[in-house]
Amino acid sequence: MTKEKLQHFLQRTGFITAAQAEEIAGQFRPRVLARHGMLLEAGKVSDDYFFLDQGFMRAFAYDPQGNDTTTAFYAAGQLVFEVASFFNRTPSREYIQALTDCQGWSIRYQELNGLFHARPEFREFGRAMLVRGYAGLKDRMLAMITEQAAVRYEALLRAQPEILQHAPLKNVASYLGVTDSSLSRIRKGSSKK
Amino acid sequence: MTKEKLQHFLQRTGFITAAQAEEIAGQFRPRVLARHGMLLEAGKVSDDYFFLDQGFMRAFAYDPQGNDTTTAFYAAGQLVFEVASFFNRTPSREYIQALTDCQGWSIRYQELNGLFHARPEFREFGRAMLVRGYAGLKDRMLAMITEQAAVRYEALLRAQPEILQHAPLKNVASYLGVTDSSLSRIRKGSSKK
DNA sequence: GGCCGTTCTTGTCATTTGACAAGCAATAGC
DNA sequence: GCTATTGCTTGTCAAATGACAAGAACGGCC
Repeated sequence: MTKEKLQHFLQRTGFITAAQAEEIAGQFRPRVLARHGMLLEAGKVSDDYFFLDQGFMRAFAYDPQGNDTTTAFYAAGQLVFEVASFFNRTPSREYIQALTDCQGWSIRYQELNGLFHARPEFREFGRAMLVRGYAGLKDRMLAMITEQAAVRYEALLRAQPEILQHAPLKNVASYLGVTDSSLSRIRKGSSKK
Repeated sequence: MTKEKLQHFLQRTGFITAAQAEEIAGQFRPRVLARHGMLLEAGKVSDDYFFLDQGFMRAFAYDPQGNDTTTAFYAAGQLVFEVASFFNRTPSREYIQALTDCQGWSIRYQELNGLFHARPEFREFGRAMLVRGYAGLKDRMLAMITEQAAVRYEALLRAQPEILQHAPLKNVASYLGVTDSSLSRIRKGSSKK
């Protein structure tokens, strides 16, 4: 695994040049996760700012009734971390799990902060990542409030079909905010078209 | 209106001393909004990083069906801004509206960036605000997926009863992700207890 | 090959919620 | 003071979704 994808990802936001990207990427260390392995577990403080190079992951939490609820999916080429635990140094309430064998590049909180301090351009990148995640979540929230489950499913199918290829449907169901039975019926209805 | 609340707010995160808070607060300008006035309108680029000193506000968006959907409420003592539009300098999809007469302190994007650049402690504050908003939204999303509307309503009643005193119920309803009729029924059921 | 656990689908029934319309109360504007 | 608007509640009916259980499909493992 080379750092090519990571460097490319750093540059793509526009704040970071190729030379800078190479230096910044130099601070990241490889990290491998077997299928079903955990990048983060509830109760622990997240210490990985993780760029997923290959594989597929999800984040989930247990609600008060003990249901496993998927909160996010991550495809290769995305940043994976739990905002609140990582930046506030507080115990996580979420798990982050490899759905397939995964490899990527990781940096610790201390090191990330050092980079933020030393490199204004990387700081801008960091803020852009926060904003991107925040804005994406707002979109999802709005859809959750205003769209029916069937519409949300079809939007997901269009926007991120790879999720359906890697994640079990019950995880997709909790991500969409419905039961696995309902999702099954939604799929049945939508395949008729 | 004095800058006392603003200074106190800046300090409360722990990154900023009293002396620094006074200097930073010096960069903010007063801003007044009459009831129903707009701090931000869809289509415009947000240029207010706004601390609400007195009053009550809400953010909302129109969904594809044209429904007015409340995405957030803001009580006095909170920061009010639309993340994506403000930081990405892109047109907003949301409106931010005064529900009562409001006053507060505002700073523009350029000035904020200048402060971030000049003051590492304020930068930390800024990141903490982003993380707080992001994490809060995640909690809300999880509740939206896993809790019934009646439970969400009662949680809101416990955590932010002031919302019910200032916002019309139809706004609360769309915030909770239900119709105004449903909320009315939920309230009826919940008052029986 | 055969067993077992997991995933997915399907059926049945109850509950929640939405859509729509009507009615009443409060409020603002004339 | 009167009217128009808005906000809130309620009734009725239909649609969406959940809860629960059973069974089919599939893969891993001995």
